[in-house]
Amino acid sequence: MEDSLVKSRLEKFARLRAAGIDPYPPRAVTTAPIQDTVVQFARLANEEKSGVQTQIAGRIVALRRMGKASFLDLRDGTGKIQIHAAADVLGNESYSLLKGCDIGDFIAVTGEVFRTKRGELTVEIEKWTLLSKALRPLPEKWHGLKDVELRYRHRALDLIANADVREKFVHRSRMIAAMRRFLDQHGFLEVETPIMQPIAGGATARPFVTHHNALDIDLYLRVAPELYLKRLIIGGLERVYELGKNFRNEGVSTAHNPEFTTLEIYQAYSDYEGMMALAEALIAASVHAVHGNTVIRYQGNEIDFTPPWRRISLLDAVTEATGIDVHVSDPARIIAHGTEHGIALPPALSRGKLIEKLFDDFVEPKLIQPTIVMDYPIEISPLAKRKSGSDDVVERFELFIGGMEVANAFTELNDPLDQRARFEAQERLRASGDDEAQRIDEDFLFALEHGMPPTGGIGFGIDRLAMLVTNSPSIREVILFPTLKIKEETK
RNA sequence: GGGUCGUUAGCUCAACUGGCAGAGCAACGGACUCUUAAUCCGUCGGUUGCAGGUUCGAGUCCUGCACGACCCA
Repeated sequence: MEDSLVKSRLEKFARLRAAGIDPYPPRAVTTAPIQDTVVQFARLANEEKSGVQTQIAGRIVALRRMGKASFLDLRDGTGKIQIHAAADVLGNESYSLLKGCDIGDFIAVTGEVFRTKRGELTVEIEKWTLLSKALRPLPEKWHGLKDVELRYRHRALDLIANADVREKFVHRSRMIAAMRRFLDQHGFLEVETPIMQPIAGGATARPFVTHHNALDIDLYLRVAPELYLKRLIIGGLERVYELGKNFRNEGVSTAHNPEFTTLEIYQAYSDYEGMMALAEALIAASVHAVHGNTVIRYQGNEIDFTPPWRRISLLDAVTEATGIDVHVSDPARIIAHGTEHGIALPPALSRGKLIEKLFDDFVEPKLIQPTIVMDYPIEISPLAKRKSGSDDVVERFELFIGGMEVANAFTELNDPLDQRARFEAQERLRASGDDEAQRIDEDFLFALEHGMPPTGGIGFGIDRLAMLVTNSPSIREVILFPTLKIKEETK
């Protein structure tokens, strides 16, 4: 707080205070949204005076002083309007006090609405009050705040300076509101389940650990709410959803943030086919709520969300894209086929992981249009029900859009004996060094042993959907405060 | 974890093969009652991310570190 820019503002601050003005008054006078005035007088002719007084408040975003008169641009959450302050209207004393105001300050004004010669709707102020003084300058008006690091570290400034950033977060919010609306209309109950869990289950991922002092136990930040939501299905809450944060202790990328938002939905008496239909309807409605259309542009591609979406089997998709026949059961043969096709594969992986890797490398990036990839290997899907008549395939699908995974869904495994066996298989993987493998959750099994109806479940990556809806190339553009390393010196 | 690129005034950016660190905006002082990226005159503002090294001389070259972006694993 020592540089000269702050110093000059502190001097003005002192001058205003000396004149009896409180730079941070407890409340604002009643004002109307700026956009109301803009709309109301849209038809006012040039140089015409409305004869109507308006009372508005906002932040000073531009200041053009011309001696005994000044123009200011005032902005609130709804819009922007020009203010004219003239010494002969305002009085010399009030006008000269206005010189204590800077770009960034909040003021309330009262005055008559008119339109200038050049056609700008303007308020000729007769009275103004300071609402809040800014002690630091705003980012530069024309170029704004471009430095991405500053934008992420100081999101408040980013939102002030960059209208498109603000719009992205408005769109994200509208998308989420539409999802809630849709689910509420379809009889789903919004619930909240533990974020701190004794066992981090429900997904294959490394968790964050924390410690509860009074109980003296370690707790994990959830990697998924899944196992708790299924307990609710068991308990008779037959349609539930939870929208909230998950935490995975892994690297950051343009598609990954350590804390991220998911929407998980469970519906009793449904299955993965039901979840496909739900996903189509829900996502199409959400995209439509934001853009008034189910066709949008994303990073140079046109994406059409209109249902129904393309459906392909995982094994067919991989085989088709790589030429490697992955329908065979022996992982060694998949690796051998890979070698024949010039694709090197790590030898230690299970068949499921090999297929997943081939899919990630050769198929996923190409899935721009909404695509449902279905029927996954059992060993990488420990919570999904076996496809009837199959030993090694489960009723699971993932949804890909814009080359990204945006949803994962199953017919939920409700056979407690099979579920126990799957957990045990995961524990064996863990014992052999896979620290992402899942744990046996006895409490969940206990609940499951009391009977769970056939159920369909799905989890959406909300941040990635927000990327699509806001045409953002990085997940950090749609998370208000993305995870960054700490920098000691905050400028 | 690896690679590439970046970090210069509050903000946006310059500074050629190493040779006096600059501009616009913002700020400050002055002129100015229809401006709107206001205009005009003047002024202030720098640990060039940090720490070393090479050199007569480093924003520029070298090494390490920090933070960020992108790509890869």
